[in-house]
Amino acid sequence: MPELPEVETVRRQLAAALPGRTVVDVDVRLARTVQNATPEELAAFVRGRAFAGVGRRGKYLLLPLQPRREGGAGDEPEQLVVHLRMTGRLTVAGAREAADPYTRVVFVLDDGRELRFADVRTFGTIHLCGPGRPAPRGLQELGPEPLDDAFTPDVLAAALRGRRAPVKAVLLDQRCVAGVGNIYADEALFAAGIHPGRAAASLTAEETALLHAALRQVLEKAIAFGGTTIRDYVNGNGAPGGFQRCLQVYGRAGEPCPHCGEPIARLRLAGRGTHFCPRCQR
DNA sequence: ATAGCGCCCTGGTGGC
DNA sequence: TGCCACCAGGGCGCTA
Repeated sequence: MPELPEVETVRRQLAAALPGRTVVDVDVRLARTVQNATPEELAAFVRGRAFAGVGRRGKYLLLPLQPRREGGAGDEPEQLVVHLRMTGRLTVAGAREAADPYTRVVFVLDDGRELRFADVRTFGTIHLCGPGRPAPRGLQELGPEPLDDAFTPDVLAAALRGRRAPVKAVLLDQRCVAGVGNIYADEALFAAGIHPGRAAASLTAEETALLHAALRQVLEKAIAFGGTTIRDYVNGNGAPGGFQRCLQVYGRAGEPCPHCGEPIARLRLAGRGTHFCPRCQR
């Protein structure tokens, strides 16, 4: 499931391939993937324009387009906002290279390559953003980037304050911290020694600091490994990640805890499979 | 305002 | 071997 490290890995690769490339044509094979525009509107929006860069906010990929003419100050940047959800893949490949059978949208580029959006389960989305076309609500309400300097232990403490929901549920709330999903919530809570079911507001300042540090370390290490591939995730070049080898608890129910040997337990929290060590995490 | 749940969707898996 | 119920889950919309 693409979370922050996976999306960041994709971003870095697309950033090496897309900027300056002009979109020659668009092929929308599944119309509802493009959430707020018709295929014709999308084509009119991007055809003949070049990508200006590749950004990321949380799990959202931001693909700004070069303005058609000098835009007035204050204009919202025109960009495509892509969310991979669970099984989405955004890759750049030569036009003659074999395509994923679940390809939903293809952007034909001016250098003989294509930007391809594929998605087995069709949850992934593309939004067209600009003047009169606001960003999706989830992006507008997104919390701080966990790897930014501005994300301090105090910022995390403020997000947890007053929340009686399980701390894992709050970590999954994108308004609390951007980009944390099921895998890295479990891994960070394990690294911090905190039980995922603890009420968020019950964490001490010390525990909050541990969780803050654990979140950053887990996310940074996962980026260094190119993300986690359980089944579907591939990076911008179509290759899997490597962090699945580093997972301590996620997907390891019944296996011994790497710290104490106690079998990893599994429960359902916030509607998600949750993995933790009953002895190490209190 | 917050917490919790069902829904979307399809392929893979495990049980019989 | 075949069938089928079940599971995976991010974000959203709904309810209490």
